[in-house]
Amino acid sequence: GFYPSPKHNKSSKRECDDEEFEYKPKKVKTENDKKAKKRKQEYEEDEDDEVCYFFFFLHMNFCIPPQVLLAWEEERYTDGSKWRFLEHKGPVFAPPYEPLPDNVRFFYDGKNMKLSAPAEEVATFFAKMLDHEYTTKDIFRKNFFKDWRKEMTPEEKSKLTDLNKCNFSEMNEYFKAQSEAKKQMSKEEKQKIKEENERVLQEYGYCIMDNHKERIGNFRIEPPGLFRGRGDHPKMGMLKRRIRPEDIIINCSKDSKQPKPPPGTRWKEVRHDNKVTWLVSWTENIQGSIKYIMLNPSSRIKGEKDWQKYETARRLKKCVDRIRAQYRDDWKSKEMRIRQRAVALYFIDKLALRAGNEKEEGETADTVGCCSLRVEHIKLYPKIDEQEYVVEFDFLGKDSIRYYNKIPVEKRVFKNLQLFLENKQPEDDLFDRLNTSILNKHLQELMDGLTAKVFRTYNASITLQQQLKELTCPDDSIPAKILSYNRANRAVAILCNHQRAPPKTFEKSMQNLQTKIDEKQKQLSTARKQLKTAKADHKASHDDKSKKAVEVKRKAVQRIEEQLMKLQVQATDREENKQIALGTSKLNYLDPRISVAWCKKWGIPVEKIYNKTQREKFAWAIDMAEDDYEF
DNA sequence: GCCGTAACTTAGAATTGGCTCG
DNA sequence: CGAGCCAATTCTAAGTTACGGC
Repeated sequence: GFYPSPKHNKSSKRECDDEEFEYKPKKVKTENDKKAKKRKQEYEEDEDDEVCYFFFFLHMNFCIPPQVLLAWEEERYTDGSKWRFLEHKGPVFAPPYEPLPDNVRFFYDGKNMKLSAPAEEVATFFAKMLDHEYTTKDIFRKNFFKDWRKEMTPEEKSKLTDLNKCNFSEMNEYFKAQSEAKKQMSKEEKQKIKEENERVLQEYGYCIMDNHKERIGNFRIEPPGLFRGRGDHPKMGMLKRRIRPEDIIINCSKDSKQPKPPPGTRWKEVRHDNKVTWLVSWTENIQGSIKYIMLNPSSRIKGEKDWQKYETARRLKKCVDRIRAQYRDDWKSKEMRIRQRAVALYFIDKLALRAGNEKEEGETADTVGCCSLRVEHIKLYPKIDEQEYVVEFDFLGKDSIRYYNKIPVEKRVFKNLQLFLENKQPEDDLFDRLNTSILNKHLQELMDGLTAKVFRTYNASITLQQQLKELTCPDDSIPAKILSYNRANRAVAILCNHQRAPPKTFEKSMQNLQTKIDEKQKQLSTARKQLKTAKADHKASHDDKSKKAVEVKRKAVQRIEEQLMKLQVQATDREENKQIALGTSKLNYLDPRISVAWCKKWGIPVEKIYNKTQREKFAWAIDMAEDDYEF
């Protein structure tokens, strides 16, 4: 079965002296167990029941007193339904627009001009972004101006014809002053806001799905603003319109208390579709795509799916050798489409490339994945820098992040690539007889549930496991072991090309750290001198007092050494991380059980690896994995 | 097969909030 | 006790995949 056998009462052996004690009882064990047992009996008696009951006992990593188990029974459905009861309060709408005070002026061509409320609102979106690079880009300005004009009155429209003559600087300063004022608010005022936020969270941030109260991921509707696409996005700067109740589709169960639209409004639709997991949806106006409100990653429904993802990747592990042998063989196929498929799969496997769907030209930034690579994205070098059969990749991937890599490939792959490039223009598809649908259909035949993205998950997780084995030194201190963990994580982030812009304050923060290190080094040499003196004193006097003094000094040296080491490790880690984002792989690609097992094996508190949110998301893994877990 | 749509995962940037240090 | 810094959290864009209709 997919679910692990229940583990009972493991919490009793847990220690309760964690720094961070958090206790979230949901159900008392006895009650829960009885109910679960009854359900199970019912299920066994009635095999034809559409619902399959499983029992998944999960306790969090936090301390749980032995008499109360954080255990919940879980239900899985075999008919494709995702829940049978769903109740929630609907979304929280963006606050209405507040017109600017009269003293905040807008100038056109040097002349003060009072804007109508709708035009003013859109103007403020631009004014707020004045310091952002976006507002200097032609496309952004063009799209903004076009959409802004749509909100203007006829008079405004006829007057305002050139964005370059618009002066938003007073508006911009006003908003800066506002955010400054917000920072300067008194403690009491800040506390009040915090309490209000908490109240909204309590009211709208949770739903009931089947028998559980679950945290909702994004219960606030996206406020209106200017669209910020990534990379060279043809739609950047367009107006993202305000979402009203009339745009909203509510999804909940028939027998639930339905959410009420704000007074005087109505929902677009209320439906009861238990084949999907979303609670609220609306259509956005930039791409015409649907947006959803769904549950938080800590929820049962997301956790199970996540777990399933890693189980699929583990099944790939079992047959990856066969699949690799197969695609190598296919490099020799007499059919071009099969060769293309095999070479693409090789890239996906070896380089962890994304599948690469076709995209509508002119609607989005020009980015590609494996199947959508074009001739212009690769260069072939029969021989370069002592290496043979080198392929150079240079393209923009998801989020317009550049993928650049130069790798030697097998001769057969190289020859195939030469073949694929024949008689093609730079803008032609490299794999002209392949797309993601064809590839995924093929993969499905090789293994149940196999798709292109499973390779990324598999290769990421197996790399972490293997790197942890290689890099962890048993005798290292905890900070050193954590550095090793981060390095293993980093290897994965590099494989998956998870990059980030170097933080704006990077240089400065490195300098600060270096200053700290220098100070610590001075401290250390002072402490060492003092130890030496103390030793000399002791040698001279041989009394108890001087002996104690030596011990004290020795301890001080030791402590400072440790602190210094910690700082140095931190500096190394930060430097190596300059342009690499670890979060994405940690959150989406690395089987959390590998990390949990590693923590258990080396006695590292799991809090050192996962923060609170991550521990909530990976609660299932923290509960499940023992120190000998193998991906 | 092809195409459009829906649902869901994955992504980096922006913002927030809490802690440390002077 | 306030400023500055960094980690955590939030935000929402941008992918992948499944599927239904032709």
